[in-house]
Amino acid sequence: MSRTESEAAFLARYDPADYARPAVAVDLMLLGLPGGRPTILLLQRDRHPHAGRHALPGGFVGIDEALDAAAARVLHEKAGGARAHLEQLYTFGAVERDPRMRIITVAYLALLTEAAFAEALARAPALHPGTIAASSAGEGPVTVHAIDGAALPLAFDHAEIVALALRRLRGKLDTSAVGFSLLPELFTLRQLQDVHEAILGTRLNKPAFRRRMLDRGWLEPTGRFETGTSYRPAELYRFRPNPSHPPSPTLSQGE
Amino acid sequence: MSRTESEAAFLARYDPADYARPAVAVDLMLLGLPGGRPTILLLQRDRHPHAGRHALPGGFVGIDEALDAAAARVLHEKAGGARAHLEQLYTFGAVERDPRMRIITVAYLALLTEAAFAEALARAPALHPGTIAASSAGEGPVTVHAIDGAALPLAFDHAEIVALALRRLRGKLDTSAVGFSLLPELFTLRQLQDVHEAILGTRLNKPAFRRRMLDRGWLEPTGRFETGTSYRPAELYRFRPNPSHPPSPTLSQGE
DNA sequence: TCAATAGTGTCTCTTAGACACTATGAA
DNA sequence: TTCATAGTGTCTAAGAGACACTATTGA
Repeated sequence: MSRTESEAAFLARYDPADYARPAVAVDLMLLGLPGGRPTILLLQRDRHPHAGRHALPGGFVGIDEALDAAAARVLHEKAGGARAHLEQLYTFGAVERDPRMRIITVAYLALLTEAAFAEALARAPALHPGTIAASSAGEGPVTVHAIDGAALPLAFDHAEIVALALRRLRGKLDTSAVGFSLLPELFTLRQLQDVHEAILGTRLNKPAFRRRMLDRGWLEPTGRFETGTSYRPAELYRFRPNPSHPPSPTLSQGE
Repeated sequence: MSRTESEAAFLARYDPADYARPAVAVDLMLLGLPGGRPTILLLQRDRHPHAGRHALPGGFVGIDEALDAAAARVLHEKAGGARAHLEQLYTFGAVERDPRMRIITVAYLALLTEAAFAEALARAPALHPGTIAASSAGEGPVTVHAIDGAALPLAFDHAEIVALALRRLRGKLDTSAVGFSLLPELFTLRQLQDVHEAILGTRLNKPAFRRRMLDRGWLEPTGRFETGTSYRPAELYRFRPNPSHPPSPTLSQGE
């Protein structure tokens, strides 16, 4: 082909409508730790495929909308604009994953602080919280339960998405700064340890955890302390991104 | 909506053609270590967007084709059927990443043994090898060079894909079994260390590396030895997946 | 014998886990 | 004073890096 052909002529000949295209969606796993238990926010389906089952909130990607922007929009629409750390997880593209039509979905993990989690629940009453049974093994299928203990069967391949999200989060928890996305601006070292323990499903050694976190250089002591405790108040820290590690902004590349 | 409505009636009303859809493609980063240098296989574009630049081999995802199947097909079509370990990396969905039209691309990493790399080069003459300048820092933009040292500018956002792939590979090299995908069936511990050093861009401590690898329980000594060396021949090992860790099959979930 | 690399023994240093200890605020 | 938790000092165990040593092959 001649490289002198005009771009307009080229575009005219390049016909994107020649082939049927899959639909592209984003699905969000909205994760918080209310009461120290990993909990996700689900919508109960009232429509045909998997009616009655619970599904991750999602939506189709607009033709002029970036993937990350679609994830942010779905977060806004389905969770009442709650602030969250969004991070792309994995793209699920099995042919029959949705019986209606071919839908490729890009799964995102959205981490909510306790306040944001409560706010999302308040503003979007359709969202049902489901606690993740943290099988300590870390492998195998994940099961989700309602507050009353009833099992919440998930629609489509969403159990797979939840399992992958939890594995990924566990894997990068100690080497990245994602853990701070689940905490408020000011927090104590015990709260940080609680976050790690809730996600990993294990107990951690206190002195070792404190040493590791403080040696990372990510924690800025504020000189302020908890209030309202009936025991010795703990010092409040702030997360300060380290120049050597990425600052874990919203919409960072998932890795 | 009534849950007694028939599925056929539901599907008829659900019109997937209501909205314009992005095209979905897969792009493959074919990586090998010829001569101990991380090298990828690229196609030089002769067409309009970024003509003259080099691009990752890719192709559109068929309407009845799973994502992983599309990646395997592109591997077969563009690399002459070379065997490779395929692993999904990340999905790139910026709106203007391709000026022709909206294309969302799912990036895959394909790891080739030295033999598979040579075979791909032989069977697909259009593929140009490009060595990745392993900036020891690990961050920052990646540059790719031809064998003669000339810079190979990449098309689209492919430099971003290459950088992400290398970061991911480095991150999971020591905790997963991906490294074995770059080695033949039988290999020496030195060859395994060479793979790790090439990918990480650093030198590793020999006794510590041997201890770590042997303690993993992934290496099965064969009792056989190298031949043709002019020095003491090294023992040949075989990779044996550990039941506690996933066996790293082709098309495993990227994480 | 020498050259070159395989493979190992051992020392040190760093870091995690364990555990007990001191510190501090409220009832 | 007691209680509950914050925060620390120290011992031990495990693992990595450093370095030197022995082992084995071909020339």
